[in-house]
Amino acid sequence: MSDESERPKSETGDTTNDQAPGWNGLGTFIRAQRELANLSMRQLAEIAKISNPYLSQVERGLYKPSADVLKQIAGALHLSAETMYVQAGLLDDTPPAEGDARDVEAAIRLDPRLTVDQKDTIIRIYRSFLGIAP
Amino acid sequence: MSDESERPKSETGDTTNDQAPGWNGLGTFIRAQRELANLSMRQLAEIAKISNPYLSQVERGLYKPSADVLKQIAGALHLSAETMYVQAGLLDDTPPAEGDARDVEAAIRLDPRLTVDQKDTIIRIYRSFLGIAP
DNA sequence: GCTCATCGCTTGGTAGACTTAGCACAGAGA
DNA sequence: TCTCTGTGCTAAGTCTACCAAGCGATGAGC
Repeated sequence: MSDESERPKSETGDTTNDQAPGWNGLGTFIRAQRELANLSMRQLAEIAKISNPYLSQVERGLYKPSADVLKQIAGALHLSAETMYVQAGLLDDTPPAEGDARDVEAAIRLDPRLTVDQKDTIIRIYRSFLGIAP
Repeated sequence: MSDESERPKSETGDTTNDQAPGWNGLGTFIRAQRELANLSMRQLAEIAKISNPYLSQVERGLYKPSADVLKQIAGALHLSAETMYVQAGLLDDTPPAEGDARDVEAAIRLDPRLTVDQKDTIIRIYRSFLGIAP
């Protein structure tokens, strides 16, 4: 596990330093989603039909996965391919114009498994993080 | 050498050189769009910042371009990246598919105004409400 | 103590995405 | 005629996305 070092090590040569903005967060995003789903690397790799060492490299930002691999990882994490592509910088933004932050609140409101109070609580926390007055 | 370079590929669906499912039409699509825009291979390759021989291979279905290249070609042809991804089989042509509860987490993750820690916090609360162990 | 299982990661290697150089053919002047 | 210039394609090479095998660390059970 180790700490949350931004720079792990591996200053070997150089290879691809920084290719695209927003793709450095892709590995972090995948790892976060994987841990939120309580999946080990091997489990996720098995479901996504990729090798676990490669998943390790991807999560640490050493390699840029192809769209096909991104699609499989997205499916294994129950995310849409669009979500993954946006994270990878392959798609710009989501089509819905009225989207923005409304999407978070709308998604919360639409979740049938939450009670109204729970929805209010989450949205209140969300707005407080954004600095929006309730 | 035998002059085998017939302009229009036999659109008769001849599957002799069928390589991957769903994307023997990608090269044909790109070539059609290029000729529709009155661009030569070198011109399009120049705009899309790829080499012209590679564009030739792509148009004839010999190689599968990466999503990054697809995005650049789409931009050079004044098409949306989604259109190209759909043609390449990387996306389904049904972008909006909301309604799943997991979209809450995706929406939170995609909000650019939240820090990673804030996203983790909200998602943990959300998941705790759903009765899912951290 | 000693296994055994599982975790993430490193190593070495292969295939294909992609490039730079060059070929063959066709049309437009001189 | 013979050069140009432009078209698309071939050949040979480089780079990297991706895989199989194996390593060190950690925790549970004997």
